[in-house]
Amino acid sequence: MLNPLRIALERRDRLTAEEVLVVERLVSKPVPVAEGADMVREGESPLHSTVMISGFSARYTTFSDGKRQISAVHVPGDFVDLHSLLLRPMDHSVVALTDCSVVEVPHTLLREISERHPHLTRLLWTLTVIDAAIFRQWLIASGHLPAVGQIAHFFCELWTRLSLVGLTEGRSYDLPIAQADLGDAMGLSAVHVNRCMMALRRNGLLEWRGGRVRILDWDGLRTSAAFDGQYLNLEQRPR
Amino acid sequence: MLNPLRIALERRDRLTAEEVLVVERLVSKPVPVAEGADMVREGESPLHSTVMISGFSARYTTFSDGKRQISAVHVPGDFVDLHSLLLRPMDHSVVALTDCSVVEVPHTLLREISERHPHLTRLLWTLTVIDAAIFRQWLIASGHLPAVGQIAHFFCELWTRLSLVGLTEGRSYDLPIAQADLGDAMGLSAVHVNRCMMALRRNGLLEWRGGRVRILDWDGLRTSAAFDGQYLNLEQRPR
DNA sequence: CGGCTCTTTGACCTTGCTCAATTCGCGTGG
DNA sequence: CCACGCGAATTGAGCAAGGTCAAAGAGCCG
Repeated sequence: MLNPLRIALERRDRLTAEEVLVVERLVSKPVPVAEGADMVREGESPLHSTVMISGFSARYTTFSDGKRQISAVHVPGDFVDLHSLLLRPMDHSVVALTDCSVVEVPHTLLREISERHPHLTRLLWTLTVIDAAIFRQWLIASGHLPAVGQIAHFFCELWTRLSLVGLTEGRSYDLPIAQADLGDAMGLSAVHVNRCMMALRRNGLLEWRGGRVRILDWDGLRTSAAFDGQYLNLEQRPR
Repeated sequence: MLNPLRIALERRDRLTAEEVLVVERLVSKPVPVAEGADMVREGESPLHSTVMISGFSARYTTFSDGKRQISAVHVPGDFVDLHSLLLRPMDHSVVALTDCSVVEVPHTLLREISERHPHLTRLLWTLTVIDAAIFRQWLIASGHLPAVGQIAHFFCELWTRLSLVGLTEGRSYDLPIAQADLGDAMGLSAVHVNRCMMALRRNGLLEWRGGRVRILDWDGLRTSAAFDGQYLNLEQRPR
């Protein structure tokens, strides 16, 4: 399988042959991370940034009352903590929502790129600002959409991000996580997530059983979520 | 008054004499923007990025139902759309919440910096990832805190960000915007914001009248918001 | 004084939460 | 092949935070 980081970058801009070499060198042998294990922990100052190769992970914060808030979900090709190159210490943890494999890219290498490869640096920078755009959309959704809409938005976004790295088949994709995880991400209770999922199913928009998502009515789903994938910047252009 | 962008950068890392020169050249003569005017508009692809010199502005999206969701509030020293160097078109607008003055920095200049000044580039990059960290905190607050806590968090964050550029006096600062604006930012109705403000006042945590915020009990406010300013990365260190 | 915008208040309604009990899916050991 | 165990999905009932609508004060400027 093609290096998903390279796919993510090339989807945003053309890479020179030299840049391809550099990117391929970044992504060395994958390391497995078991479901439920933290790959980065709040308060640490990692010396590398982590790229997802397979599986799903999530950034989260835990509170004194034991609740967990997920602020981002990561799919293959995502840097889960590229910002740790610049910000220290981590203000949140990252957990493997499923069994994952990841590659750890030393900060020394990334810093070297930032010294020697301005264009590639801008592309890495672009990945972080796309991350920010996703946060913004979640924020907007959480402020203005009812729960069903928020959830619909999540499924639309995830389909789009997964299709980028070839992990969709038609309008379906695997998402082997629990409804409660989704609740932690949307700031909703597990019970309410369940009720929303039933509503989506009842309205023929979406099914999610056995860890598999099937979008039955893309336009309906998109509309109910006011989803427009433009913020993901999937166009290849000079950056 | 000292160039607030320079303050923001030097607060994160030491600048060389040459970098100071470059930064000072970036910030040329300020342009006024009247309250209520858009300084950047959704759908556009600006050829410059905008730095706040004075006043408050906000990134927002408007919906078909006429509601407005604010996803960020900007203070002097903030780049309101540094990411527009890399992402196009804008997926949101930016409005002046008060009369503002801003400086427009041509993308050509920024791109030149990214080619020639790796360290300065990393610092600009840092500003955008701090932006993202702020989004993350808002997301976390909105998912897990009740309305009063969210609002308290906002006032704590704003105090911290304003003190960075010298716009606080003790625990007070000017914030001449309407409660409804705050509601748009927190995803709350204006009525509910009002009730929360009264609760904060009643509990002796905070006053906000005549456009002036007075934090009466910083520790109490901080606690009710679970606020920890670390995510703003106000330490000067090599980046 | 008049007009405007912003804040405050009251009454009532809706969304989503909590707690607690079932039920389902599925892998495991007998 | 079947009973058992366990996590996850469902369901029900009652509650609470926050929304809506509408009206009444306050503050400020001309």
